[in-house]
Parts: sequence; structure tokens; C-alpha cells
Amino acid sequence: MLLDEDLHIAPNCGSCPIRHRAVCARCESTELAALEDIKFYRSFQAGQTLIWSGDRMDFVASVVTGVATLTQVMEDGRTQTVGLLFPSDFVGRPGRDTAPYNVIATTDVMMCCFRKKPFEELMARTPHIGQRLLEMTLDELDAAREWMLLLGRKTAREKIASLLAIVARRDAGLQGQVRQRQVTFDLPLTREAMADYLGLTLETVSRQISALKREGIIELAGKRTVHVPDIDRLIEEAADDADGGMPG
Amino acid sequence: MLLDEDLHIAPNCGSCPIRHRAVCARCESTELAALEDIKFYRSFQAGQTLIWSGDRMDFVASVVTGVATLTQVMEDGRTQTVGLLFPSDFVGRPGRDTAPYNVIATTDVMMCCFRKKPFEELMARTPHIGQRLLEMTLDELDAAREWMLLLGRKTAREKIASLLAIVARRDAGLQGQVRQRQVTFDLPLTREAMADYLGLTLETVSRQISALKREGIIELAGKRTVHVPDIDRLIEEAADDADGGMPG
DNA sequence: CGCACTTTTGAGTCAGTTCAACCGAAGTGG
DNA sequence: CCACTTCGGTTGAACTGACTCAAAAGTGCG
Repeated sequence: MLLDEDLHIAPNCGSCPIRHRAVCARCESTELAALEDIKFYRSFQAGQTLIWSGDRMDFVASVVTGVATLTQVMEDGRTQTVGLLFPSDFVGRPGRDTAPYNVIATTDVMMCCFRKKPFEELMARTPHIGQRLLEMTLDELDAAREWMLLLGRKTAREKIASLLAIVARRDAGLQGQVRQRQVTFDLPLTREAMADYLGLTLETVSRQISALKREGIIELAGKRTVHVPDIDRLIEEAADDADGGMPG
Repeated sequence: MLLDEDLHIAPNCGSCPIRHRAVCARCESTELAALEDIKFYRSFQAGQTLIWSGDRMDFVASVVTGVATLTQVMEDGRTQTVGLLFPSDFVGRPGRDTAPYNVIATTDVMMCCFRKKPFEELMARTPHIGQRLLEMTLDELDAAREWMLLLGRKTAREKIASLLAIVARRDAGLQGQVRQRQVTFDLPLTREAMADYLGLTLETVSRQISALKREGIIELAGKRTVHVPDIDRLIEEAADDADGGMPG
């Protein structure tokens, strides 16, 4: 779809904002140069579907800026989001050629893409890429399993609190902020997208957000901007054990 | 716990039933020999907890025979199973030293263990192990995401049908059977363990199994042995698209 | 201003939970 | 050998958290 004209603003890897967290994190300069040779950028607008489930995937990619979702849709339309992609997250699977999920931009998104074939060849020669990808995949697996607990056992209120806590954390992480009591961030998701991620209806999402607001656990400026006066209270509502899922 | 005396029945890798599916699948003979040097077997009885969440993990392992679960428990006791471990599945994560989940044997289980430190060193020298582990981890991630759809969006009846279909498939797969209309298998889980995996109560599990039996979609011999006269009907009840999750 | 879209709120319903009783098979020990 | 307990499983009845359907209230944009 839509080939954009942003190619000219392509930053080089040295100044890339996700250089030290993405799949290329461990690469040395020669390896990086090889990656740089086969990379290209694409950008997408909020709401665009980047990849359709079942489509042939001829590239893999890293999210550079913005947020996207991975979603599964049943034949009757029931929809479940199975992953949130933040900057540095990886899309696609070496060795598979059709996409298993829809990938949808929920904000404007910039991706750093690699054609799959050359990427796979490079991976075979460059253990650092495979190592980093394994690390990232194991992290994603942990995140998916944490989400299984949420989907299977948490109440609607706990689900909302968990999502807000996670977005707050990732958002803070991107800005390199230390842990602090107060945080403000933008929700990169509509109520419906939240519902799809949490296994709820959008009405329930709206009601629970209203309830958290009413009780002073969050404050809203507009529909999307959230201020959390006391992050520990929010984490308590999420019913996560101890650290609220901070990497141990 | 319980160091067993089965060590003497330790098969060598050549005759190992999971040789071609486990983390060692791609290893050549010299690599295999290196693994063989650091491996040891442990067996556990049904019901035993192999590993407690939070425990120090000084080994990683492959399931050789039997079935185990990965479960997460919230402070108030709510429990969610986040993975079923069948023969050839891998337990543990190189580079992490405390277990994030309880691992519980639901049948008698035999594990092929590797002390973590030597395994990690070997992995650094042996790309085939890391490659295979990446492949397996990506498969598990797909499975986890399929389960997220189940937990978030499926009805109780669909959840039960999905679980039965998956156990039937993995069970058939182990026996190298081709796809056939009729299948019979043993459920390696109690009603409660099924409930924990499906995000239901054990009463609901029992009721839905009774309902499927009443409608002739399954037949029971005892509580645990399930006969499926028409696997396609079961898969239809599971509401999976197309192939019921067969590897594409 | 008016149309389209997202979000909020309300009222009634229902799938799945909760609580409780009961069943059958497998020990156990007097 | 039979009472007694335990354990996994089934079934019933009442309850409830989240869903469904419906309508109103923002919000943004040409």
C-alpha cells in the first residue's frame, strides 16, 4: 500500500532512536553496515492497516516511532488484539511468509524495514541478530503470558488499570524517565482498540475509565491524555503482584 | 526435590523420542555429544510441582515424556495456566535465573535437564541450538497469542472444544498418526487444571463437557478418556478459522 | 452549520460464577 | 470386610459482572 516519500528523511543507524533496543542492538559497526544496506523506511498514518492477516510478507521490520497493534479476527467478527507494538518492537518472522495477524497503526507509525530474504541470509551469518531476536521473542512471550493472566482472570477494572500502567511504563521508558510518583501520557488507543486488547466491550472500557476518574485514580485532559497522580495506587488497582510487572 | 533413581535408564540421544523435535533437533553428532555430556534426567510424579515461581533456576530442560503446566497465581489465589508443556517442549530461559511460573506435572513426567551455565556456554558456541530455540520460542509465541484470542473472546463451549482439539492434535502428533476423522486420547488434565487453562471455573468445564457429550460431539470412557467420532465437528465447535490451527 | 465519528450513560439481559449438595471410585485402618 | 475419608467430578439454584441494545452527548472537520 501507499509508498511514502519520507525516504529522504531516513536517519542513519547512528542517530536512530531505537538503535540500542531493537533487533540491531547488539550489532557491531560492520554488521550494522550490512543491515543499513538492506533497510528502507516506510511510514503510515494512524488507522492504516500495515499488513493484512494472510498476506504475503516479503519484509520484516522494526517500529521506529508510533504504536501499532497485532490483531486476530474471527469469522464472525470477534476481534482480539494479541500484541501492542511500541518503538523498537519487531514485526514479522524469519522463515514464515504469510502474516498471521493484522498489523494496524494506532498512531502515525514509522517502520524500519528489511526485505526478508536478505535479512534471513544476514541472520545466518550474523549471530548477534539471532541472539537479540531470541531475547526479544522471549520477552514478548513473557508479555503474552502476562496478558493471558489478565484476559483469563482479571476483572474489567483490573484490566483497565493494567493497561494504563503498562502504557505509562512504556511511555516513560521511551523518554528515559526514572520512576516517579506522577505521570502523564497519551493513550495511543481508541476505546474500541482498548476493548479489543482487554477482551471487553468498548462500553465497559468507557465505564471503567469513568469510574477510575471518579475515584481520583486517574485524571483526563481530553479523551486521550491521562494524568496519574499516584502510580502506586494505579498498580494496586491492576492487582499485579509486587512490582507491577517491572522487568526483574 | 526427590532425586530419582531412573538415571540408569537414561537413554542415549540417538534413541531419544524427542530427538528431532526438541531444542537439540538441529544438532550434528559432535554438538550432540557436547550436549550429552552435560545432560541428566529427572522424573516426577503426577501432581508434583517441578519448579516454584520465584525459585532459583539452575537448569533448563526439555520434556521427554508426560505433560506439565506453566501457571501463574495471583496473591488472592486466582490461577491462570499460561502454557501446556508436551514432550519436546522447552522449560527455562537462558539468561534468567529465577522462574517466573510454577511448573506442575499433570502426568508423570521425565525431563532431560542441562545445567544452565554450561548450556549457555554451549549455546554461544553452537548456533544450531540458538536457532532451534528461536524457532521454538516463535512457535510458543504464536500459541500464546492463539490462546489470548481464546481467553478474550471465545465462549465456554468454544474454549472446551478448542482445548480438546489441541490435545487431540498434539497427542496424535506424538504418535505420528496421519490426520483421521476419529480420534481417541487421554486428557492429561483434571477439570480444575482445564479450568485454570481456559479461564473458567471447574463447574463450567464440567457442564460444557457434559453438554458436548450429550450432543454426541465427544464420547467419554471414564472421566479422562475422550473419543471424538468426527474431529471436524469438534473443530467447528472450537470456532477456529479454517484449519483449526494446523501449522500452515 | 452540519455530518460523521468517538465516547458516555442508561436499562435490561444473560453467560458464567458462586455456593452447595451429591456421586462414585480409591484408599485406609479398625 | 465394612465404615470412613478423600478426591475428582457432576448437578442444581441463585446471583452478578459484563454484555447488548439504545440513545444522548461531545468532538472534529469540510
